[in-house]
Amino acid sequence: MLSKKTKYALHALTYLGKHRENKTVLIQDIAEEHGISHKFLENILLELRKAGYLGSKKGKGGGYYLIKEPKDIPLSRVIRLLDGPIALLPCVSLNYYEPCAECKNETQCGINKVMIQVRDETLKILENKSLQDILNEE
Amino acid sequence: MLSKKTKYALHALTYLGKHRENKTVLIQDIAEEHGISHKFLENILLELRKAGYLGSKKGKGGGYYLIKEPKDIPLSRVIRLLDGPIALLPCVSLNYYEPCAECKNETQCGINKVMIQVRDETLKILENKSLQDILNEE
DNA sequence: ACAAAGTCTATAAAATTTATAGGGTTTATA
DNA sequence: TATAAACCCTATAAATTTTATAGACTTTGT
Repeated sequence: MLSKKTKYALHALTYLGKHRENKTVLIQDIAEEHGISHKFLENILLELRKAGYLGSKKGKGGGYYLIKEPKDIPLSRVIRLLDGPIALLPCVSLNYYEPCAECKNETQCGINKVMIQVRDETLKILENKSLQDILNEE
Repeated sequence: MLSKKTKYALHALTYLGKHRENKTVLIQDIAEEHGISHKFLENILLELRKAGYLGSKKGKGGGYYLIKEPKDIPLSRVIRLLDGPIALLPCVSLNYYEPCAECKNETQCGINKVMIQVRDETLKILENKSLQDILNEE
């Protein structure tokens, strides 16, 4: 399951995607719309901005706005950013690799081999679904 | 990512799958082989037995053994048993459904719709990989 | 000048996962 | 039939991660 952080990030991105004609959107507006804590959401939007998905404007009249095309924001990226690995095991993660202590020899481990296959197939799914797909459904 | 519980369950199932000629296998043997805490593994094997994957024999000379064919133990089942939902959001889970508080109307939520698609495609992968596939790789 | 709004870091609270503890029950066998 | 081996079961503790909050700081429009 996704963490609330990632789930909220998706709601925020969706909200921003639906309000692209506005110059900026307030954190508060997104928070109220979904009943999310303002402060919690603040941290999430900050991460999305640092990762290059959002722009922001400080001061009165400021707020956030999308700076990438929705089609260029795949689920895989959002999940990796906020939740970490997509792989089911550390030993098969492309971006967050760590060896598994209980596995003496990774190259001879059937679990490892199968999980690499699962990772690759899962990745296909999550790389092919983007914010645009979400927006298309609303 | 899978919890250690699920990861250890997969190692235990693999071990048992590789020792089907033995009448029984000791918890201790599996624990030692993978450097897992005996007591932690005990609870996991208990769950696998209650779920119908393993049989056990008490008392001296006892232990665990597989009672299902490896091909009939899909990853999806093991994950659901020990980790819970495969779906990325509670609102799209088939087995552990719960509404998402921040979503006013599920039927109009694009995130919900897309996540249903992701769930169905992910499920295909995990239902088609079984313990047999792991054993085939060792 | 003032108020609105994002920035940033630290910390607290809550929840979940991981691990341990210990007595109970069953069974083979000497 | 006593004993030791091995699984059964529930409770609790420890560790980790997630979720939430706090508060001081900076920027900007009016």
